[in-house]
Amino acid sequence: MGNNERMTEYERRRLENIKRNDEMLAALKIHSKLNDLSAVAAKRQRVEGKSYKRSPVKKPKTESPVVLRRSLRTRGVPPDAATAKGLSDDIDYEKQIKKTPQLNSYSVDRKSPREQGPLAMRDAYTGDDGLDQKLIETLSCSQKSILSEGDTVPCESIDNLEKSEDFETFKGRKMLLGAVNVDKLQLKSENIARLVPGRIMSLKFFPTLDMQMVVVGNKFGDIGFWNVNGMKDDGDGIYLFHPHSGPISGIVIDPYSITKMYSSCYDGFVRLMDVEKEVFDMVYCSEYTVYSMSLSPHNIKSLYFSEGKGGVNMWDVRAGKSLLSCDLHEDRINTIDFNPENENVFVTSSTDGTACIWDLRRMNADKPTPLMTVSHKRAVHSAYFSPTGKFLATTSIDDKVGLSSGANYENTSMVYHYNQTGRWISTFRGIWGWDDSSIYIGNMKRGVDVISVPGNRIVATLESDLLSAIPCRFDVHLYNVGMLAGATSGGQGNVFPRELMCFQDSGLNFRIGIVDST
DNA sequence: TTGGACTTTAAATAT
DNA sequence: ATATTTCCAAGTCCAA
Repeated sequence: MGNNERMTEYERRRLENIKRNDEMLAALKIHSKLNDLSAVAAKRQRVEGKSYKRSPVKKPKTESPVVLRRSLRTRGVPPDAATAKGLSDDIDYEKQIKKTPQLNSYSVDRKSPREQGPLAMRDAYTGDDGLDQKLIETLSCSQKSILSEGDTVPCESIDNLEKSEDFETFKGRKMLLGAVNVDKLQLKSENIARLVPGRIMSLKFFPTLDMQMVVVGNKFGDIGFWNVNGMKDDGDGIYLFHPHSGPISGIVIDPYSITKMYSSCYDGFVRLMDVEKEVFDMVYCSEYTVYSMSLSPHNIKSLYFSEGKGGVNMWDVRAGKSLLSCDLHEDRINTIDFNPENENVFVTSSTDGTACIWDLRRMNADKPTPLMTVSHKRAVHSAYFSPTGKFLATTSIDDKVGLSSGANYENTSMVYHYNQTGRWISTFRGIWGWDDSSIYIGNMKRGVDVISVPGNRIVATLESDLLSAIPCRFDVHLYNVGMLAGATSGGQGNVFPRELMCFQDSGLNFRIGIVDST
């Protein structure tokens, strides 16, 4: 029954795709006849205009590598088969890269990110000489404008806001609440750039008032920064580093100190980019695949990341030890997210087909029971609390986006959304906008669907001819309401870069909400 | 129950 | 233009 339904849906999509491709081809022919600057030419030119560069020269190492012994796994469980396979694949893949002639940029002789211990930012930097210092400078300067808890900031210091009111920072998730008019979200050519080669796995905005900086992590362990509206003296404002050896599963920025950024990797490493020390410090390392990571906004000393088949490790960053490690799911955990309202509550989404809400006070190493479980028919790829914490949005490959509400999130409704991304496209994840009203999620037609929460359906789709591929990872700028970053994905990923784009609200058509920290 | 073989998918590259 | 390659998901089917 369900199979037949899926087949029918699949056939329908297939026919639609064929039709769309035909139409597109036809349209392109007409355009090129009408205009010398055809849509495609303009697009290609634009995309190639702003992109990362790798420095062709080898840089001398800052220090000789120190090989340390791998610490033994704290948990007495052997790595699961999937993880072991992943790791061996990883090694094979690195070998493959090194013997492929056109991939020389990857075989640059530098300290391997898989070695333990800190990695100097200078050594991990792979762009034009000197510009890494510019990034360090930019982040250090911007740090001064970071809000502290309870700060009140005059609105004129923020772009795109109505100038009459002040706003306060929200205790849990420091964020400006606002409704955007999605019709005004536009993708501009100057807001497209190629940041990293390969598939983008993670994407985050820096939570700053004075700039729009995005950071992405890709499949190869590269991390790319983009100062979207940067100054002229930092080139394109794009900086490329190589601090990891595999897919970067999570990026987390300390909301109170943007000079500290955590990154997690499938290779089992968690690093902390410390701009003050100018290193990618090693926080954690194991033989297990780290599939996701989250920082509690209520307690930034604790870092949470998932390990292997359903495990979660709660790591005390300052003490450098595990607070608690337990198995929460039957399969890999794809996301971890904290409730902005209740500091003890967090949610995990898993390939085992469930999203579970947990209470930190009721955790134990043996058999913790979730406060609530949202069940899907297939793997759940994300579960995120809304900005106020009143809703939960889950995205599953069963072609549903779940919306849960109620005191215990016991009321769940499912919105249909086609999520069959296949193998080459990263999974879709519905993320929250700037208030509890809407969810943004990529679609297979190179668009961004906007799901209305009260409407319980897709109410708009953001589209642009400038968008050259399917967008699948997003983040919203916390203080620049109406600025949505998206990363495209998919395809082969050895030498060609992937692009990142920002939809931006061109107008002032939104309101400011002030949230009480109760 | 588990594990291997096979399939699906989009987009850049190679031909 | 067309064919090939990617390969860190996740399903199905089938044999052990």
